Amino acid sequence: MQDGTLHSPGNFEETIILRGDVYAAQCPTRQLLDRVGDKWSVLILTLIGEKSIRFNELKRNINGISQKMLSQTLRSLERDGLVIRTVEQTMPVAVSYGITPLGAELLSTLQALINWAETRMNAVSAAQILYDQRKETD
Amino acid sequence: MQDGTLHSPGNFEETIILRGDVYAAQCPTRQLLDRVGDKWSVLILTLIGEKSIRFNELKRNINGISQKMLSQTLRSLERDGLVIRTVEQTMPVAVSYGITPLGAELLSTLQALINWAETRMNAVSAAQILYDQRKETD
DNA sequence: CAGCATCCATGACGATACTG
DNA sequence: CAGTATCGTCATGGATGCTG
Repeated sequence: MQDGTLHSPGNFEETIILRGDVYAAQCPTRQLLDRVGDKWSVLILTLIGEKSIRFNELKRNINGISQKMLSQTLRSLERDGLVIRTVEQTMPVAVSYGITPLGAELLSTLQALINWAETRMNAVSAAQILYDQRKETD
Repeated sequence: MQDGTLHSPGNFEETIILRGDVYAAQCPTRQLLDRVGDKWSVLILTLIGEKSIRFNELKRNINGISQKMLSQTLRSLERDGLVIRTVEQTMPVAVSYGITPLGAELLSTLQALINWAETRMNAVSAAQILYDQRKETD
């Protein structure tokens, strides 16, 4: 019944104190899904995982990202210990981002999920079309 | 350089037509992350993966979910071909949700990610604390 | 070059009320 | 029991302008 997975059905007698959101916020799986589920984290992590890369190089490589979101997401990834920010004191300054061992670990885990998406999401799309057709004809 | 991963740096000459969001919307990895990144999908999928389960049984087991979100998420998972909805014509009707082969496949892939979260998110938390301390003292 | 600050629109989600 | 419908809120993220 392994407990602790998301906010899975724990049995707690004093449930009055625990509000749903508080419970969810503490859950490690919830925290991870919030991070990898956001719009840019996985893509950025993937690129940085290939090789260390500069800020504007990332920006050029990622189609459609704003510098606000690039900056913000990099800050979060850095804070989480998944990427490392290095400043070379040239003129002007050159900042590059690299992956940490922890980040590389996560990235390899994510690769399984990405592979699944790339090979099986067409099956999902097919299911969606079938579902929608069924709903049309009633 | 495997292309097609999220909206990774493709080289397209006619980039004027392609808007960022359109590109992103078509990406299978983006679609999957949108689904598993939402608030309830993974938890619901995990419970259904253990055994077929009734609507209100799910609701009771998931702390803090509204019936709107339970219903809505189940509909999405069903549409994606990840869970199957079965109606027994008793009085009143009994509806149960089970996992499909496709859903089971995804779930096993997700388990690796969940395991990583449960074992390594404390390292992430530690990194966050370190980062915040650094920022305080400047 | 590598950002931060601000404003604003959209969409996700929760609360509530109603139904076969 | 198993939902649908509607409304309000809040957070995510895009656009824009400014800085060392």
